[in-house]
Amino acid sequence: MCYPGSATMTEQCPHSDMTSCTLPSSEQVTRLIDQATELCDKRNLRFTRLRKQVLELVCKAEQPVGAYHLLDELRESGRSAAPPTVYRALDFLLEQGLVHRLATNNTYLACAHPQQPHAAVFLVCSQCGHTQEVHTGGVIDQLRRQAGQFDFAIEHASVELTGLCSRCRQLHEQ
Amino acid sequence: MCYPGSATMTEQCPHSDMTSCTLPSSEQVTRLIDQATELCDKRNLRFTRLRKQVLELVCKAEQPVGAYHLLDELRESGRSAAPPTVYRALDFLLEQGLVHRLATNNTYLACAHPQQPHAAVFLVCSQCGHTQEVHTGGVIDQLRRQAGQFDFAIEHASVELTGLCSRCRQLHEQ
DNA sequence: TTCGTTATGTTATAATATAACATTATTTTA
DNA sequence: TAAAATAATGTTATATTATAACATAACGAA
Repeated sequence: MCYPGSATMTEQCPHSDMTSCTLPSSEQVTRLIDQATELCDKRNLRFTRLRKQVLELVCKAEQPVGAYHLLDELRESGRSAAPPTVYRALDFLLEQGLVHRLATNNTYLACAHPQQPHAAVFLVCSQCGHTQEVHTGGVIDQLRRQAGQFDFAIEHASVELTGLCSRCRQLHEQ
Repeated sequence: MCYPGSATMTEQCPHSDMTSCTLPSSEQVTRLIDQATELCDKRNLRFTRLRKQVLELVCKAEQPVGAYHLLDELRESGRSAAPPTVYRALDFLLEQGLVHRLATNNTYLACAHPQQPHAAVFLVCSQCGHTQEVHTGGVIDQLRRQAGQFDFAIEHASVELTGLCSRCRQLHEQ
């Protein structure tokens, strides 16, 4: 079970109502990479060194990261890289559901549950930047149904809630 | 009552479950401007010529428009303008709830209901760009409640659903 | 009418993202 | 295996979106 505030995200996270998954601790990066490897293998896609490296960087980040931050890190690692290097890798990872992109602040974060494709709700703290991917009781399904009533077929749902996280609100109140 | 597909948006739109408001027809631009004037007056804010002109341009647009498109139109109108000219006016209009910004495609559109501040759901057609502001049964309230369970206080909800609109889907099927 | 405040003008630049084409690596097919 | 086809990456240039910083102008209050 994974919970807000906890830094954990376990495989058995039920993914049912009201669960939340924060960014992975560094021990868990390996598992995400393994999952990605398996998933690409299953789909007959090439999980190249570059793509793996970019996913690792995104996973290791404490918070959602910008593309140019990833670019800097790639360069620091000794690799020759330009913007397209990063964006192409990110596009691949996005298509495969391995990372999410936050439109409200142009950042990227690792998907907590690449195995089961899903649309998620993101809680983005405007103060500290901390971001949670939460899976709340059927909000996405409800949106899909309601869009259906307008004869609208959703391809992608971007649901990003900006506000104060628990910790920042407490600090703020004092 | 306003409905998807109809090009109308009336004052008595109940704004209750399952209503949708498309972009205003050009006859209705005047009403939106009047509402904005009244609203700024009530709030003791200056609805300057520039701000009014930018709101008019946004209202008149058939679809959500980019900032640099507005900039071009300002220049065509004979006014001297640079990026900050547009962005400052847009910031004002955003703060006052007179326009919305779509994060998924960096565009701006007139708020259909400036009188009653609200978070809305947007249906954005990936094919033709047509965009509807819809007010669906309590999705936003539900999001707020659920965020509350994570002790998260929403300041802004960005809910943007990308997909195929009714018309494009029909064309697509043939 | 002067002063303080707010809005706008103006120049420069930051931040995010893509186009286009060359090169390299991998996979497929003969 | 060699050649051809495909896919990925390298590289340069540039497009797009947005803001910083400071000068000037307009407005509102005293």
